[in-house]
Amino acid sequence: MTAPPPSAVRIDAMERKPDPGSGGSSRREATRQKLYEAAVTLIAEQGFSATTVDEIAERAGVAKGTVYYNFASKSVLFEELLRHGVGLLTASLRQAAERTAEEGGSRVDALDAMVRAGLVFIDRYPAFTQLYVAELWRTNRAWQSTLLVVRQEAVAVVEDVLRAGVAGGEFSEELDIPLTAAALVGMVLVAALDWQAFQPERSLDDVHAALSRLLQGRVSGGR
Amino acid sequence: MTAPPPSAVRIDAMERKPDPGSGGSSRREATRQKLYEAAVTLIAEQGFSATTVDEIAERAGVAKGTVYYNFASKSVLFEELLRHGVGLLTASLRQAAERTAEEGGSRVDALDAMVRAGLVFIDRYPAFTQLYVAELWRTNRAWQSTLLVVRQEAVAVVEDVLRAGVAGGEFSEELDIPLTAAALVGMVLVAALDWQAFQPERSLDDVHAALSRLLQGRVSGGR
DNA sequence: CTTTTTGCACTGACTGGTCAGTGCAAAAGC
DNA sequence: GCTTTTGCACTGACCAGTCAGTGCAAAAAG
Repeated sequence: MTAPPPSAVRIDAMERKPDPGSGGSSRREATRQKLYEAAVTLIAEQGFSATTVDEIAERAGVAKGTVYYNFASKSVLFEELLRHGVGLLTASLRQAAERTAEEGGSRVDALDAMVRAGLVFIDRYPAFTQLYVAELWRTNRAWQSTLLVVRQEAVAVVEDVLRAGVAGGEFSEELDIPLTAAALVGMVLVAALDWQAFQPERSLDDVHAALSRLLQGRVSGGR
Repeated sequence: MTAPPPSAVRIDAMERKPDPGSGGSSRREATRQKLYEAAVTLIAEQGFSATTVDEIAERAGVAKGTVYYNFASKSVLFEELLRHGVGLLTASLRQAAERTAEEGGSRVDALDAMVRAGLVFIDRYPAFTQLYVAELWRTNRAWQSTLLVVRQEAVAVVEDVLRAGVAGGEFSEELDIPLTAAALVGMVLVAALDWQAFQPERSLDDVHAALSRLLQGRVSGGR
């Protein structure tokens, strides 16, 4: 029940080119980064509406005016946070799938690697994951469309692997690609959030092993 | 994108006895019911903090004062809503497991029946499900403890079936019961919410079939 | 039978507080 | 000497919760 270490919620900078020629100030980028970090934990804990801009500014250690100097509004800050975080996840999933393919692994191996990549991501950015899940199925919110786009990017990576598996004869023709992709994502998401929330002492390998077993249908039957 | 029919979000009345002898006014119960129905959709759409008591009252067709006549506060209303909804889900899951057992089905059959029961529940009360998922992993909120208790009740039903399966030799000894239960719940939850949100035209049977296939490890290999 | 009282459910205007966003002059980087 | 940040006072909308009062039916009184 202790608070997670600050590093647990860091969202890495997007590696903007320093761009010394023009005027892409890195000071500004550092401020935005601090604001992302402050916002992500607060919003994960309390929700968007219950989190005040004053709180975000205070936790980031900047003046309130700075928030508005860097972002047009509270919800723009939030939208950029979403886009940024899901970008990291998507890149990580895609990389896991590609690496497996290069090493000559099967499609199931690729799925397994993506499960692990998902767990690593959630382990590193638990607050972001929390916040994402909480907002994903809300309707009537300003950032709905952003969220939809960004969700589709992530799920598409899983769908691509499933599709390739069906095409290569490794998976059943009957496989329902979008639904199965969603179910797999859900499996990892909920298991990982439960891990974080209710048994944080367990290791990532441990959790990964349990999910692998489920993924590979080794639930029923011994061995 | 049209609004769902009102029945889609109905949380059935708890069948209070009319109790004409003592003073259990049924008028009052009807009002509370209307408030539940109004609150569940609004909070699912917008979140707890972004939903105002005025909105809830207006949608329920009562005055704001009536909300406070019936519930001590906005969050008490919400907590009672949570308790009520998860109660319905738990009962439905348990019933599915028991019915399967009576009919001499295997443990996998029981899990499959519970998957279906979960889908039926989400189909009937999509707004409640949405709201539940969105709030479950938030920390620092007043109703955290209520939510934890209520979550454990539901997951425990799944865990019981897994435990029985391990004891009876049907499932591997290595099975990680709490994690697998969470993963299964997540699989159904996320797949179902995606179904509702992104391909609502599909039938429940269809979705159930896709999840069954995944559950029984019939993903890899033909047939 | 008629009048009065009681208690319950509900009403809606009102209050005190909160919070997103603004404006601006002065300081601090780079 | 630009860009960026600070500090801080201010505004106006919005909102949870309150409270004096209404409507009504059933009981009590006359």
